[in-house]
Amino acid sequence: MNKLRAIQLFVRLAELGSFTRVAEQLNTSKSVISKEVSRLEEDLGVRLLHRTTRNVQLTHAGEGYLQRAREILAQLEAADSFVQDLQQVPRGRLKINAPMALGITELSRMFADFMRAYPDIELDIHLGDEDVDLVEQGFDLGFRASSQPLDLAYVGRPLTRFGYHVCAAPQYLQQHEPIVSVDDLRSHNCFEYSYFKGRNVWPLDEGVSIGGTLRVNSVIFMLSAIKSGLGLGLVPEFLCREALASGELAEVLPNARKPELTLYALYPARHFVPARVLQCIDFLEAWFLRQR
Amino acid sequence: MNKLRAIQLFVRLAELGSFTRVAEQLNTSKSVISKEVSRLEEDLGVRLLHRTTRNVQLTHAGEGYLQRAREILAQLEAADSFVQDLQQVPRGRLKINAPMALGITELSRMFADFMRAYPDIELDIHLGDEDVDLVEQGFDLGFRASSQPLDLAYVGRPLTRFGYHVCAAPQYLQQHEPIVSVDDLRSHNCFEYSYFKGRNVWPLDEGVSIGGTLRVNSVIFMLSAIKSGLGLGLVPEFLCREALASGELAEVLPNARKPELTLYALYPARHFVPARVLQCIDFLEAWFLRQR
DNA sequence: ACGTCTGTTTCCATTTTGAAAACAACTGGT
DNA sequence: ACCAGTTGTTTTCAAAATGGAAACAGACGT
Repeated sequence: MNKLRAIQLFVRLAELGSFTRVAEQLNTSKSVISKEVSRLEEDLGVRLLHRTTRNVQLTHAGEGYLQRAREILAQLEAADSFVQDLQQVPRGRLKINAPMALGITELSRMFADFMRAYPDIELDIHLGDEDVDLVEQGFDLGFRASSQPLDLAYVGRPLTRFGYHVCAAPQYLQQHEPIVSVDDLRSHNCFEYSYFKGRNVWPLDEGVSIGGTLRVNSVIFMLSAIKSGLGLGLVPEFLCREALASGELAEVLPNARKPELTLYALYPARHFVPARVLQCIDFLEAWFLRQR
Repeated sequence: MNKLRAIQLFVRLAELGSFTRVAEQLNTSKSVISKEVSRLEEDLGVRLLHRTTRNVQLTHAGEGYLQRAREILAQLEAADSFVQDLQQVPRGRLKINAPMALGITELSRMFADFMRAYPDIELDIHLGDEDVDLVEQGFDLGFRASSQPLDLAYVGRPLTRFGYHVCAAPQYLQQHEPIVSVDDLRSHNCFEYSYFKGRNVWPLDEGVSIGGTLRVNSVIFMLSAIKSGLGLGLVPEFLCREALASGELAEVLPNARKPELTLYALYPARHFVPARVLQCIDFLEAWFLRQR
């Protein structure tokens, strides 16, 4: 017995109230309907319909089964559509949260590629470094850099790892005392990032308390200040990579031990994750892998 | 393809991660598993699993389908159990609301039979004539006598019909003026039932305003007062049948037009009605039919 | 490079299926 | 009261699908 088809036939039979009409509607013989429904009843060990020669009516068991069968069939159809839609070009809106600095640099290039690959997806990107609750604010996706695994209510996919560099403008280094050990930083103008969890302690080797004339909640702003030769900063690799390569900035204490962070893509651990979110994450993983 | 079995195999496969192990567990050959899952994928038009020679892993589509498939299978199982449990001896508790007078007479005999037939069902019977909200108070079943169809949020099954009689004790009739027309009632001591919707107008022929020295919210109480020869009452048939037959009471105005009420069994129109409620209603219908 | 373990495919006997026809049961009209 | 017309069930048998064994192909570990 094909139970699923038997159930479908039973539902149709309950709707049309006639074996003959079901057979006609499905272009098959009534013997098929009769046999299959009988087999279903046999399988259940329960009579679902009272048959007379004139009409077919549901038993109480049949009524209960009908309701449930309808729901099951609807869900099956939904499940089928789900996987089939996944094959389609995804469409719809993706609301995304990302740290400012990252969003301006790496992610802007990444999302440019993404938009080219999925022209039917609308992006709604919110850059900011404050802690936000993804679910509460209705975000489909968020980016977080962290050393430890992660929060709990979210699924996190590691995308890439990056380090930090202590950077300064060559001009600043010329005009100030040389920096050869971590402790030398104490007497320099070290900029502080407001949201940095260590506050005024930079995690170099065993850690060093720093101080300076700038405290700002934007690493981008800090970077311009550094480029202007005003002081030193602990800057994420992806932000200073270019400036270091071009000589616009110089690295200080390249051999000091510095933290490494992992960039995660986070999405709410909902019951059913929308197809376009899964597609997007696949794209993210592939993209960062390609960047290596 | 037997889609249902294919889905079951797919779920098992996702759990065990190996075609071979699924085949072993089900005492079948791996070719069956392979073929059936392939057919499912073909039917969906989607690849559910990545196969390598070393292991089997879900695609994203597969992950989504797996979640949904699990739910569907669980629901199917629940549906099957539902109809099968319906065949079993019902058990559990039934909370029932009924009018006081009816509960004391007809229903007490009915439920005695019911309890004998279904010894595993616990009855929690609340008799009272106040309007109660079945759902709010957690009743599985209620009884209402009414002339019109019914409320809306409930499913109602008509059980039986019954009429009313104007009754008095022979002693009362001897000691008072004879009653030959409906209007004669105006000068008699007519008892009033508090919950009666017509209040002090008895629905005899075109209706007649009555008055008397007793107004009570229990027809049983009223009946004893009538039996004591204190006055007249409009009494439901099922309450006075015995007393009329034995001569303890006499009927007045037997030919006046009186209302006929239908007794309904009501149950909340919930999504899924518990099996024992349906069983009970079946019993009710059969019982009242037998009483005819 | 080989052996071994994976999943897939092929082959064919077996089982299951399905349409048509015969059948049985009941209804409704006359 | 009967008969004709429908209804669902059963039978029949050819066609289709299924399932197990074995051959096959690919990937990993040694």
